[in-house]
Amino acid sequence: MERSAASTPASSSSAPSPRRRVARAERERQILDAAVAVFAERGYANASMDAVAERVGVTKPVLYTHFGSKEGLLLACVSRARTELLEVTSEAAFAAEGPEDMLRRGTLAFFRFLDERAPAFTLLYSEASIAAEAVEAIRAQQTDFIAGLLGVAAPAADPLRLQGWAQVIVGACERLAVWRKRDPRVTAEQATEYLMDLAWSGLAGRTDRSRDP
Amino acid sequence: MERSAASTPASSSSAPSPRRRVARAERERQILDAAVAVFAERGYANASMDAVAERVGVTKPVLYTHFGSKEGLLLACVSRARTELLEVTSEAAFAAEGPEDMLRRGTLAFFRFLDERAPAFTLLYSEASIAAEAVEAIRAQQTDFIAGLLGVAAPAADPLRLQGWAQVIVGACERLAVWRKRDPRVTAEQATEYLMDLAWSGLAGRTDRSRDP
DNA sequence: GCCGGTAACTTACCATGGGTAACTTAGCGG
DNA sequence: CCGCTAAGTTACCCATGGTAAGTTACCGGC
Repeated sequence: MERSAASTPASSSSAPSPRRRVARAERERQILDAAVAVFAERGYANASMDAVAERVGVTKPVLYTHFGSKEGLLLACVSRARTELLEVTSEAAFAAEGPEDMLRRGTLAFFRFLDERAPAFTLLYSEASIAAEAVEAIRAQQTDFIAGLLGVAAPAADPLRLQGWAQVIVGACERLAVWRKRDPRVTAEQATEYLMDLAWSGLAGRTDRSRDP
Repeated sequence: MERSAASTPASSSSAPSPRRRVARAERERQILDAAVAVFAERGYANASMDAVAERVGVTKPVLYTHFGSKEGLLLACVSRARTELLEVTSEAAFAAEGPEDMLRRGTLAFFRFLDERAPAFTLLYSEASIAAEAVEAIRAQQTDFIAGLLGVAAPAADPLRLQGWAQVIVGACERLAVWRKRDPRVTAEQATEYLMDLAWSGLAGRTDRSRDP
């Protein structure tokens, strides 16, 4: 209800910003930043549009003229994260030498990206049910990318199997990422190593086979 | 608004059931069944408590005396699924001979369980944001279980690594399950095979290493 | 420098649906 | 047959997603 001057964002100097007008693109960026923060902090369901609006320093209808609905706003947040994720991982993979290095570098880049962008990460993997479709699209993007790389490395395998392998890798990375968040002593390098243990080397050689002749 | 006699659930014979009283435990079971169905059909966010109540054939406050809140109702649904999941997978794993067979049988049992209980599955993996904590608890349960088995098979590995491997397996299975749902030509057996390809055998032996001497 | 038009923004409101207080009644034990 | 208890209902509150109508800041033209 009361608008504290202190919480007024960005702006310039001191005044409680008596209704400044801002260009459309810039407002959209501001709103997305605020929305990611608010959704991550309070959870999508418990976050009110008024809270997002207050954080930006505008009123609710502004959000609606830009993003149409609460769900639309969430989708826009997810969409932005998606673009950045593919950039980061593909760049890392293409800098590699050989398939093993590619898997390792891509995985590591993934974990480091999530480290840098923690709020977006929380949004994606903890509060994404309403954006299920959009988050699924991100996974599809990553899966297709990985399946493509695997296809080059193992041309003999059939396409469905390549897809299946890619699903395994994407799912494993997602879980490892959530695990790391809950247990910060696990580094990005360690998580990558565990993924490589299974995906690249396999468990076969690591178990005590004495009772399985 | 209007209550059609046809949609009146279960009951016995014909009458539009002029307020029959039902024992507490039985009502709870009815409500959980209805809730799983409604949440899976329309999505948690779009499902109204009135819709669940109508499906059971009671009014809204009844749901609240049993489960406290909409979220509480969702949590109860998830909780029930959780118990059943551990039963099914542990039973399968303990019937196995040796670690490889254990991993294979447990994984297969998981996929088959989800086939049988499709609505509960949809609830868990597509609409679970509000129950994030509860779904995460299911994963923790499965992860601990798997890490325990791996610890027996590979006593030399340190506990953190075992946890990491278990995360990989749980994540991979989850993704493969969602993938299968979208592409039903993938059988439970195939999904299991793809998981085994990576988790057991590893990719190392499957790629064309000619350019990586 | 002033003026008008447009687009950004606000106020004030509606409607849906989660949640609850107060009352009603089915069904069982005595 | 009576009355007590717990199952169930009606009728309501209010927070929040969403919108219609009015207001004002800025830009370009004269």
